Amino acid sequence: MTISNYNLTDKFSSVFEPELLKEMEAKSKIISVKEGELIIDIGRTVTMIPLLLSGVLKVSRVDENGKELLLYYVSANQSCAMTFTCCMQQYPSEVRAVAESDVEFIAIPIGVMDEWLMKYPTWKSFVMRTVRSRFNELLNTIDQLAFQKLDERLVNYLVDKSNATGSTIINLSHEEIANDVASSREVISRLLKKLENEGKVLLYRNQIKLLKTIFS
Amino acid sequence: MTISNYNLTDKFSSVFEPELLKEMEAKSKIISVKEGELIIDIGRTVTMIPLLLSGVLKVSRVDENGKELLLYYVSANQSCAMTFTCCMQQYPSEVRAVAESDVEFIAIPIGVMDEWLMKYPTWKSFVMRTVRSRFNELLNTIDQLAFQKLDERLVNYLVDKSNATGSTIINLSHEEIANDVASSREVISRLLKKLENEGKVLLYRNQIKLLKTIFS
DNA sequence: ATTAGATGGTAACATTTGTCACAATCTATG
DNA sequence: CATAGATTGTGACAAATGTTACCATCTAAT
Repeated sequence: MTISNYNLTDKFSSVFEPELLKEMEAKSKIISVKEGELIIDIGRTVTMIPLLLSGVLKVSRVDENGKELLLYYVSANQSCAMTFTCCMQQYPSEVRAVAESDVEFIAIPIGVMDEWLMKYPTWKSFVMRTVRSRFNELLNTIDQLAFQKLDERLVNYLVDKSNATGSTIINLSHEEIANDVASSREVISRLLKKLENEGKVLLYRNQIKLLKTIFS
Repeated sequence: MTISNYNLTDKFSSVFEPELLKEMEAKSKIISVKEGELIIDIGRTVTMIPLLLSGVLKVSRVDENGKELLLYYVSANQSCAMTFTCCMQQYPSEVRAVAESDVEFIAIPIGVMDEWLMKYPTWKSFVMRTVRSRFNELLNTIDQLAFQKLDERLVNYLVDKSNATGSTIINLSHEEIANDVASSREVISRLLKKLENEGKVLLYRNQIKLLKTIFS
């Protein structure tokens, strides 16, 4: 019927079986949100499982003082494993998800989760695959925090960002970066300047250009 | 038909449906390991899902230099969520699991995982519940690393340990603690001494006694 | 009993990260 | 164009953590 429904079957025909796609179309809603919009926050009850059609969600953890740490991005064709497990028993969300860009997603009602797991092998596989990859991303975050210094974490952050956006130009202020890696602006400025002196980046206002030598 | 089989049905009769218990008994093996034994290491293929009958497993992450970080404990009636997702597609383990005490567990062959998820609602619930709780433990670890200083992490570690063992006496050397929290012995000694001066612990050789004031 | 190895204490110093202060520059808006 | 606010640079200092070095003491093995 609409472009959105076309997209759904189109995008996921190789992932989900036809019956599941049909049921998904019948029971889900397509939702569009603008860049910067809050999709779910810590403590709020999870009301649906988002399955991304386009755009990127940023998932982060926030402590009681409001200090934040980026956990991972959810991009097209992906979902957020946290919602899977939350929705089984109606638990509140442990993470914050914000639209990193304009986002279109399928909102799957949490009630069907349980049934689909038993009914559709492709759904079960998708869930387990998603859980696995999010586990690995959390473990990677833990590695970074436990074993790496901030300068290495910063490089890693920039490279990840570059891979996520497909560009070597990062449009972020030092303040925003500091927020994502749970540090402070001055420290990030200092480390970025060091990277510039090492010939790994070029610094502009609200923009960082990654040079070849930073990848390796 | 030994005590072990009795335990299985006994311990899990309120968790799993009778048919599942029967199939579990038929297809699983009961395995005993001694304290200190390595159950699975990073990079090794996961060959079974452990379901603990008694004792405690310690699950940790290790970096390329051998530096280690405790992630969480798996105790009686629990399992390790990582194995669930690994076994679906025969992925290697991302974590190390060592017997913290003498351990008895049911080794469930990974092949049944997929089928059981669809066949037994209680298994599905157990899996999702386990995944959820491990997610939360990883998030908690991330919080600690990102937002807390080492002295707070140490207190948290000691209190967790006390809760896990049910005793306010912790039998560990400073070296072992340093290893669990990915720090160094001298730093831990220094911080423990500070805790002792604050009246929160008493220090002995290979032993730390937690005082009331540390809980709060 | 002697001794080697494990454990713990601690001073001194290095490095990493965070904080404060303030200036310079850029950008958007009236 | 004038100005307020956002962004970046940077020195100085503080705090947290890691490292080195060395010693004292305890424990287990011979």
